[in-house]
Amino acid sequence: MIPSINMVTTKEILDTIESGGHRPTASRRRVLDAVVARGDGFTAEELVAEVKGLGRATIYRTVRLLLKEGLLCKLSLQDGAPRYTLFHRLGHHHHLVCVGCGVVQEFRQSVIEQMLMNLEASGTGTIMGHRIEVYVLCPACLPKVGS
Amino acid sequence: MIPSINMVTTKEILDTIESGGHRPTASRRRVLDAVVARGDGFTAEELVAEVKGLGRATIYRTVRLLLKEGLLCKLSLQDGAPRYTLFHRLGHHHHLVCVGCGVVQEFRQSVIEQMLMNLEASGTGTIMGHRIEVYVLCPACLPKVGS
DNA sequence: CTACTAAATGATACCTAGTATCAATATGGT
DNA sequence: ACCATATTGATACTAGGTATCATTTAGTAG
Repeated sequence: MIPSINMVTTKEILDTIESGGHRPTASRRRVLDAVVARGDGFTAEELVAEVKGLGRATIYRTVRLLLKEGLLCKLSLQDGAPRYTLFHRLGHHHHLVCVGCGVVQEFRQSVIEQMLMNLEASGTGTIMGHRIEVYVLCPACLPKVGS
Repeated sequence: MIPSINMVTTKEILDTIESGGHRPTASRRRVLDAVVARGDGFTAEELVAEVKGLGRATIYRTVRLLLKEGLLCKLSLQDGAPRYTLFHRLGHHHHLVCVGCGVVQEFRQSVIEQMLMNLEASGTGTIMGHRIEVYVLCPACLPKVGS
């Protein structure tokens, strides 16, 4: 694997977990290996299927822990179970999800932050967060679907 | 009730359903009354609780029908069951959800459509749809939360 | 009005995704 | 090695929703 600014290793994540006061156990290492190998756009249930020999509860707990520590993003899609992606070091971003294969890309658009400031200024309330997901057919899936 | 451009009545919805080849039954009328009375930000389970004497399946089927006919918007929030809102005649819009009371407002921002065109032009794929939800504390809820 | 056909319904069982409980086990610190 | 605590797995449970299928109801032709 070619290292990149976005590369995240199991060890890095484990260190973050440990510095948050949680133990870097063998079970967590195994879940993390699967998460890192899988990268983006996986569901909790897919981890359960991939990481044999660990209880479902442990895997769900690990996912919750990673979310709490800010290491995963949760995408609540229109249908089906939420999908998770590693939170890369891109900082705040939005998601581009392929409706064909489920691959998730990230993007940033400063115009969005600008729009949110305008919205808040218009008196609708104090903005606590936002979620932006764009559904695409990626170049690989487009031909499969036909017209 | 003061009529407005966004007002939607049970009868109007029932007519739309009928013109889609579905029967305007008594059960559907009762669900629609609850939907219209409730307006925005309700869950399917809330309808089940409000509309006594109808089977759960019927209520879920009616919600599915309304979604298919484009009369409801589905909001898949970060946690909990999806919430539904009447699709008012505002046309395409986005949602502003109060994290305190669940009230949903709609907004439009042409800057978003512009951004999406730029995104598509950058070659990431063919855009099939998008979802934008902004979480706010509405002016009524802000004082309740404190700092 | 009656009969017919298809749509709609309710009860039920079932399913998926996820959480709570709690006894057993593993971990880090001393 | 020992202790306190975190973690784990098995299990039962919950929420939210769907599939099945016998029964009922709505529209329609006579």
